Amino acid sequence: MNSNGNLNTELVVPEVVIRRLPLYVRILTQFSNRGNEVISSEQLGLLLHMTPAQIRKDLSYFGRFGKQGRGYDVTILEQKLRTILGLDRAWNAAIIGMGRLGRAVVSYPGFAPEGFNILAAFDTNEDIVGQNISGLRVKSISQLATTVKKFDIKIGIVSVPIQHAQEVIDTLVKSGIKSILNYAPLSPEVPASVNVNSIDPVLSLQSMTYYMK
Amino acid sequence: MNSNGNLNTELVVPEVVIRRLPLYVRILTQFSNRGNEVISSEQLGLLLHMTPAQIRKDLSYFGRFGKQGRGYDVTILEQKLRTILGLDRAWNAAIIGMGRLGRAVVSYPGFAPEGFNILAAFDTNEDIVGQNISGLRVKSISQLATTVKKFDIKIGIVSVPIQHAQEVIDTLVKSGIKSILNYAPLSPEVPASVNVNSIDPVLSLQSMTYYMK
DNA sequence: GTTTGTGAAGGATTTCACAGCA
DNA sequence: TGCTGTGAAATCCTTCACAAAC
Repeated sequence: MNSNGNLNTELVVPEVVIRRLPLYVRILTQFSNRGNEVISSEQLGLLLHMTPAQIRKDLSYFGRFGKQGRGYDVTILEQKLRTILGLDRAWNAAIIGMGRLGRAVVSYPGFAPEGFNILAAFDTNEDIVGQNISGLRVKSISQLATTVKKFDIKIGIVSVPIQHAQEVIDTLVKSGIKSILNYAPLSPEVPASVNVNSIDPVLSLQSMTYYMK
Repeated sequence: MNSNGNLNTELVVPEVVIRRLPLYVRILTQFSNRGNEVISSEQLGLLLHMTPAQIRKDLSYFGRFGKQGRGYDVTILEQKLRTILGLDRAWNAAIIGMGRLGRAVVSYPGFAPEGFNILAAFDTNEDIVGQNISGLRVKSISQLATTVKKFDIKIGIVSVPIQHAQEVIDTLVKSGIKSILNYAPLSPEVPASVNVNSIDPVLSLQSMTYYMK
């Protein structure tokens, strides 16, 4: 993109592009597991249902990873993208809310293989605090800040009922957390420096019904 | 928008707009439950962290619901949007995959109050078929097509492991389902007439890490 | 005075189309 | 020949700004 060096640090990459990179990583991993060494933007596009041009443009924000006439080396591209996304290391997370939803989230086997480790669980309910759930001893939320520091926790997962969600998110923010995965159905109030991503299946259903007639 | 009548049927509403409508509905419901009768686009914007202009523009795709100098009647706007989205009726769903994830989904108490009723559960595993889970007798997937017809099921929820997801989605499509809520981590192959929405917390985490340094 | 509804402007994102390289 | 990388064009989406309505 810029040609004074090989770093693109002055360019802000659009957030839509960042949200697509994990899709590329996923397909590249699958593709290399099937023994393929090279992939073209066209093949990637077919697998992801997007245009080859978009994939090439997205990748061009970060460098020139392909070879003309050939395509991309699957392993190298995967590794580059993992580094760009910060997926070349593990990330520690804490979950707040150990009701039905929280229990389902901690027992979901999809996080750990991707390097996301839920190291601590919290709840306000005194009946739940102290219980052992999926190998985690549930702590009182009053211990959140010290636990975050002690275990180098960078991600907060919110699985409390909506009435408590904003309060819990405020507590996470105060404890220094900058990234929140939110399962409660609200648009939380957070400082601009904090990133919230919400998982909201009801919203998905409610927009799908528009097209169902 | 067009001024020959009051119908905007020839205009295609952008999908981004449709995806925001459920947010408006949610806030309007909360706002009316607190006893408010009128809301302005500015108030809505503050609650949803978006600009008032965007909200007014979004609503203008469907009609003129506000009163200048006053704002929007909360109850009327909520009702109009529910009708537009098809939320003025209930929708029947079936879930396929009754492992840990499927059990969590059927026991999630957030669907039914919004009019999404999971009426049937399926699995391929013979140990699970026949079990009673959250009041649903798990059926064999071979009964999917007849059950879809019998119970007027319009939505398929996919909570099987990734290896079986595409096959299950093919089966749903063959049975006539046009709307799929997918919890498996893949970009499924479906005809253009079928709508798939994926819930993928790992993708969310993997893009958040880009900003965590 | 207040707030909507909306053309027009501005900004962001996607796609095109092709030079350049393997 | 085949495919990338990328300016330019096209498209899509958001914001502005103000006339009109209450």
